[in-house]
Amino acid sequence: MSWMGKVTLQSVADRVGVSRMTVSNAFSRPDQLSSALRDRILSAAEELGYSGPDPAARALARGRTGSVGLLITDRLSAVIADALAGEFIAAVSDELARQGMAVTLLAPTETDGVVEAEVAMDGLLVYICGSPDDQLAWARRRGLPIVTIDQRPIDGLPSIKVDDRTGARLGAEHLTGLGHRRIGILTVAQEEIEDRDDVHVTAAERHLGWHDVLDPLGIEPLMAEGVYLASAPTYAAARALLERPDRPTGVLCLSDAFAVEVLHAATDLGLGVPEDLSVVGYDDSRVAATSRPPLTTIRQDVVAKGRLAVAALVRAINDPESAPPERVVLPAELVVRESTAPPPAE
Amino acid sequence: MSWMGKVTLQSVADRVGVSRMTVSNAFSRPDQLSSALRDRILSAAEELGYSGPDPAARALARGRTGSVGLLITDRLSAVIADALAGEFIAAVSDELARQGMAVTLLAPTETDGVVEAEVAMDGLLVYICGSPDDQLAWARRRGLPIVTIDQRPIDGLPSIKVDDRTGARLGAEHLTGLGHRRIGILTVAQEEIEDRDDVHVTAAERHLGWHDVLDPLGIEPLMAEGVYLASAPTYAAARALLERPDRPTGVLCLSDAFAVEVLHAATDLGLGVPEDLSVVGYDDSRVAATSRPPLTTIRQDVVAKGRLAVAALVRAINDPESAPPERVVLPAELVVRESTAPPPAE
DNA sequence: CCGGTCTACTGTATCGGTAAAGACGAGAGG
DNA sequence: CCTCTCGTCTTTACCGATACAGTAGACCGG
Repeated sequence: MSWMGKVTLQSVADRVGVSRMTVSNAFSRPDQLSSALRDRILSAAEELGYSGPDPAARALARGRTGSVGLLITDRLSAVIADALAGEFIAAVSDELARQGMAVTLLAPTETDGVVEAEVAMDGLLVYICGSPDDQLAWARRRGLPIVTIDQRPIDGLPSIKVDDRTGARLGAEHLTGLGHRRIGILTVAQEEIEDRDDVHVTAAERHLGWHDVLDPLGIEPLMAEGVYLASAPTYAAARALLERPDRPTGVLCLSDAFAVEVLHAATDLGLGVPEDLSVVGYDDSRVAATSRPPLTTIRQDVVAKGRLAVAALVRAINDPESAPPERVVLPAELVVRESTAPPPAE
Repeated sequence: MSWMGKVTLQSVADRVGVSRMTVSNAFSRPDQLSSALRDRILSAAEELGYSGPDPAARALARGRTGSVGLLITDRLSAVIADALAGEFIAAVSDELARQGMAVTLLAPTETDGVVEAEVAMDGLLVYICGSPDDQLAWARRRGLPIVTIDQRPIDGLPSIKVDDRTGARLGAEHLTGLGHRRIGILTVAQEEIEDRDDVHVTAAERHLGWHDVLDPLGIEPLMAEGVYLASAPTYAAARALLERPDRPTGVLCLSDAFAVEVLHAATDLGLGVPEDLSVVGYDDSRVAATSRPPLTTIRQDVVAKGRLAVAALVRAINDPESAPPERVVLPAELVVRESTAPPPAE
């Protein structure tokens, strides 16, 4: 490998005695030249240590970088720790890889809340984002195609989300269907829901779903407030809930992680699940299947969510003038495991 | 916002009546022009809807893209599901953000095992990678700075890793120090370790660490084989281990996830932890603190790992001819929680 | 009044490719 | 034999910036 200066398309062209464009074609459009010449070019390239067209230059010339941004304005470490978010990111990455693209993580620094990407990209996936309007200003000005996921839909932009309201309804119906009437709900603080319209759109919708079922039955749920991604305070809330004199016989939780805290609290209080207490999680994340007992929960198809988001974005990238932006709402599904049963006889 | 054609540096320059270069400076090197002119330029830009220099063009001109690749050749979803990997990715992203850069995830498609990034980047972090030599060929030819993390060090490349051998030793010493003599080990299949020199460098080193302690004491550990990221078979292995007539009084596990399966198996067999059985995890991942009982485990500083990896890479990017590549080995630390105690009296 | 040093801009030459249309010889069809 | 079409390259014209080396006027001491 000769290591004298940068090896460019031109140097290969000179070596073989053809035009630069022909070398470009040899790499990018094999059908544009005879295979004999192509082979000569390729082996000359090999010999010179040329490693294919420079992606940066290609990006400028083609107007395509081959990567899309994934915007997450919450603390990334916290978000990734959430099993579901991790799976989503993975799904997005997989699907993009299939299209020869890659995903670039866009997270704010601690100091500065707004992400202003200095990085080239073809489009933007908005996944978990506090105040989209501020955050997205730069992207819109730049004319970047945008797709939002699990966000309150934004006018003119495609949006992919899950039917959380119906999902919550399924959980509540399951519990009431088993005969439960004293029902607890472990969720996040109400004010947090109102403050931010990002992740907690989700929380808000689940709320609505639970009430859709409980209200008509005249059931007033016993509320408890956990903290997103914080184990200790959530455990405390769960325990307090179970120590009430009017202890619920069933608990609906905002997430599987919350549900696990309820399981722990129950164990610590000597309550059997599901004999004494039924617990319903949400998300069907990894812990749901491996907890003791395995959790009844609500599942969503994260992989499909990722796939659809990428598909929508790619469409928007390839054909900016295309059809009106989609609004996809994915279904949620009840997964019954062993954490729920009819309430104990009084 | 006038939406007629692309707004480029030139158009702003024409509008204000200065050279293109001056506009460029207005954005990238404010000290190169009078602030009066700069303000005029900025407001003209605003007016025209110019959103700052095009990152792709800038990347070509500057020779810097502002993003680095993170290579992970395992199934990304599986890797991210591993809490520790997720935290590492987050740490890397955070640290890069602090430097105005971003991370691009590089994962192989299912079909084709080799990642050949068509995406521009300034350097490469190699995190979890089966056969680095094949995988890295393109990157090396392209002259990309590379840093490996938790990999067998590669000649000439900086490497960041954790002292897994010592970590494992700490766990083993803890157990033997408490008086345990019948010790089980729950790890992955030995052949898997030998097959691949990526993640399982880790497993291999932990192995060595355990034996460093057990061998001199003449303790022959009872081996059980779990499966990475698979709950059911790991549970089965754990259970089989605990059902042996010569049931161990303490178990050393390859990971916290493995340890949790041991806890479950113990519970299901009516064994109390730590009275009847001590369990040591590894990694101090989220589950370690929230499991019942909380796990004694080995902690590593993932955030530091990410930070150091980024620092090393950035150094290599900025100064390719710099000092000899570093070999950083981070310490591991024993975290004692409630899953370990002296063995029960015989 | 002149050289010297600043400050504030401008000019020119890339950066390393790609798209689209042009040129040119060869075989096909009339 | 002449034109037409094809398959193969080549030409020309960008893509949208930045680096670096000027250059012109301002200020300054002698």
